[in-house]
Amino acid sequence: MTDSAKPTLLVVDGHSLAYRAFFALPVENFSTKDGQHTNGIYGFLSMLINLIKAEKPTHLAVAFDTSRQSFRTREYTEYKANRSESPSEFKGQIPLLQECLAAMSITVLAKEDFEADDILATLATQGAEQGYDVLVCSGDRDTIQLVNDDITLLYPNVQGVSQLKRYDTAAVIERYGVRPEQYPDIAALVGETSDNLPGVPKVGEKTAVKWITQYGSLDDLLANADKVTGVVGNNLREHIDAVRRNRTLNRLLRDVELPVTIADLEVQPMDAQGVRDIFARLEFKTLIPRVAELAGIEQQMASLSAAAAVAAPVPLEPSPGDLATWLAAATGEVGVTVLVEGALPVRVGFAVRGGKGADAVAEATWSTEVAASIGPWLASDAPKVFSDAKPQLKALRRAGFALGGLVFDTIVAGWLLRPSFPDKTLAHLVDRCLDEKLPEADPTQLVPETEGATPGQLSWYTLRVAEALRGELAESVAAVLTDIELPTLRTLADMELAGVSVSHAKLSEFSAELGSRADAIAQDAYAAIGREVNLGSPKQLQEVLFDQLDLPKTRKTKTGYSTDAAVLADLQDSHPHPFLDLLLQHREATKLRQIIESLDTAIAPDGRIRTTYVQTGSQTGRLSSTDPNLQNIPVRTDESRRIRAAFEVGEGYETLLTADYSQIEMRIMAHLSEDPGLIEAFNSGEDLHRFVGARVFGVEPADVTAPMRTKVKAMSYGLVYGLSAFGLSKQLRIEQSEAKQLMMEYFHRFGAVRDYLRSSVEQARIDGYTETIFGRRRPFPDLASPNRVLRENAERAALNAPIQGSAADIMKIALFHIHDDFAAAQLRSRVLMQIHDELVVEVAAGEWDAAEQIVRTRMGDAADLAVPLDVQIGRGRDWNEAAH
DNA sequence: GGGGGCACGTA
DNA sequence: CGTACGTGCCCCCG
Repeated sequence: MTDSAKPTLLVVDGHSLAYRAFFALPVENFSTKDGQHTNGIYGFLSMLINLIKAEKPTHLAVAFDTSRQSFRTREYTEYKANRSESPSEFKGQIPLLQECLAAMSITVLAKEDFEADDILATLATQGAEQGYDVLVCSGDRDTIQLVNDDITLLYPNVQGVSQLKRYDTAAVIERYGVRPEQYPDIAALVGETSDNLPGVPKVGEKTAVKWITQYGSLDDLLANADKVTGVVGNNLREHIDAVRRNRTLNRLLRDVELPVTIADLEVQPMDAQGVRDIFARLEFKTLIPRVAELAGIEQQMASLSAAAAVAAPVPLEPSPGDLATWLAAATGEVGVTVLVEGALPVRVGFAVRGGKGADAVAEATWSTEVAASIGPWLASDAPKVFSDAKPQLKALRRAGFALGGLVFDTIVAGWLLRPSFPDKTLAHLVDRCLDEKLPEADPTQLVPETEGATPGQLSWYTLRVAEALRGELAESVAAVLTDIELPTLRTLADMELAGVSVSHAKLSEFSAELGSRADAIAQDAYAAIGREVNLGSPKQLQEVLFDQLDLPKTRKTKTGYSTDAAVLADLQDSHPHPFLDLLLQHREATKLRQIIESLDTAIAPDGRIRTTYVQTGSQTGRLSSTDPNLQNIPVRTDESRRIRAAFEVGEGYETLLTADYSQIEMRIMAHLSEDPGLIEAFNSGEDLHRFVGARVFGVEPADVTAPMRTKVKAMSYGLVYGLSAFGLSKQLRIEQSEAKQLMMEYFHRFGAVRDYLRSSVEQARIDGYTETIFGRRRPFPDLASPNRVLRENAERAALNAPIQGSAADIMKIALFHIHDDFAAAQLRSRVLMQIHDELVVEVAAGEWDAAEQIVRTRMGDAADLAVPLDVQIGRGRDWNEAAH
């Protein structure tokens, strides 16, 4: 901005423009995955970005109405009374829009008892007085009155908000035939239907303009009302009070008291991370680059430069011996970063905090000498802080070094605080916690212009982020980190390193079998419909099923009609056709083959598959497994169990041990709800579903039939997921009324379960989060959403989170205890896999009894619940055999 | 090549 | 219109 140019103030009516966008943009194209509508937000922001780009305002504010009530409705109760309630789908978008604006550092103004346009009028007036070029952007015609030499109105076209028409004084005169300050006179005479303000009958714009031009002003016209001839003259005289009232109400206030001055509205640099966060949440992909471009412009305009980057200390490069001395001298926590390349350490960096300016950073290239020198310190209990320790820990292990004293991991802590947030990097945490930029080499540049942070500097950021995160962690969550997650992390590193032995021979044999079978089935399927189609293409299948075979349309999906297994089974019932069954068989064979192929290619030269457990991959506290996923290996059919049979005990070991918790989620439900019936069920030793069935159907346990057991079993499991009568009826293929009856009976017998489920969701609504037995939290902002779909989805997830999460906590506690006990007992046996409620252990010769004892005890004692934790142990040469 | 949509495997 | 995940394929986009 040069001194000679006038500053530009842009003030925008957020409500009216977002409302127009809401109706202009189809909601189908603007909703997030979980159902949050975003069309109003998107349309508004898109317009605003264009506007800022085109007008380059130096000062900016967006005003909102607070409610439908204002001083105008108090003066005239009919004011805007004809307006239907704005849809809840729209209202729910306003707080999110305001979050976006906050992240963009745009001032949002709203004031109880006033409308947004009054705020605009006040700001515009002040701006003009203070020498600004003022732009008012509003969808309300009343703002025409604000236009003068300094104030220009930007008014949306009928089509929507993408096109704004520019009204300066000349344009107003051209369009309405009067000067801007006279426009409210016209509006008062004509009336404003949208505000429920009737005007003078038979008087339209033309007559009103003629009168005002003739008499000069509304006051003069009304003073001379008796001189106006004709029917309209009579009408004017009869409606003179209405006209006066209209004129009072359509006058915008220019002296609303506001908490800001115009100078405060100066455009500020955006909170880039905040913008990315909220835009990612709203799934705005194309808007991000547009805003980024804008942010560049903004920075040029903003007089305030961005906060000066805090320079990381210059790393020392001590000799191996000096480095060990340097580390030994550290009194507090040390930030540690192991740079890993090719799965091995290549460089290490350390940081310590020493108060003002006394922070220090040291690093070294990994070598035998360096390793030998610092190895004892790494293995010691000296407290160490990492960012994403697991891969670094694994690299150290591969190099033959142990790591002790892991007291904090910023990535894990960040996830515990915000489990839903997908971006889990140190750079993100530096931005969010420290409001600084982590120096990053530009990956698109062959020779990077900007230097990335060195390992020592990364450690320094890590240490500072850890300090900030500690301040945010609730006590219970900090305990989850220290007492559950970090020990689990150490255990997972060993499990990943160990891998699991898988027989290539068994897999490839099975794969070949399935391949030829799939081909044969495909040929039969083509014969059944008289042509070849791609059986893997839902699109082509739809043509076959609904056009060629003319079968009834099924459940709708986004892109057409579903062809999933449940739908095909239904179709086969109602309209049998050989193609349907062949398709299902083909799916089954190809699916199994895919799984086998991906496992086979994952087998390392030593015959083992090594997955990666993602510790921060779920919202509930569970682990996930990836590359390959070993937590979804088929088990349900006899055939699929052949895949599990390929998971074998490895060389040098004797047998596999499987251990699983039976009905752990229902046990947690019994514990949390304190339901006496359910607790008795688990203490009785009776089969759970038989016991529950006996209660629900009022029979002896021995008389519970198979269908009865199936029903209560589905009901029990469904409870944990927030099942509805609709869902239950669909799953059991029974009438909804019967499902309802079943639920009523169930809750009648197990009332505390219902009470618990209800109260836990209500508590979560109050707290804003759920908590597991061990204090792990999961935030649920959507429990307060006005969007019903969103809210109800959140309710079901909130109902499930403490149960699934507590089960995850319990398994993690058991897991690391088993791991540590094995080590303490100097067993070679080791845990290989965790599948949520099951562990697979590789047992060395002669260690079965000791290993089984440890597993049984640690799993059984992992939590002290109102019911026992039942553990089933299996033994075999392969995973399938061990499951029996 | 990336990403959405579908389908489907597990707990 | 039950929770929590990851993966492979098709298909459309650029």
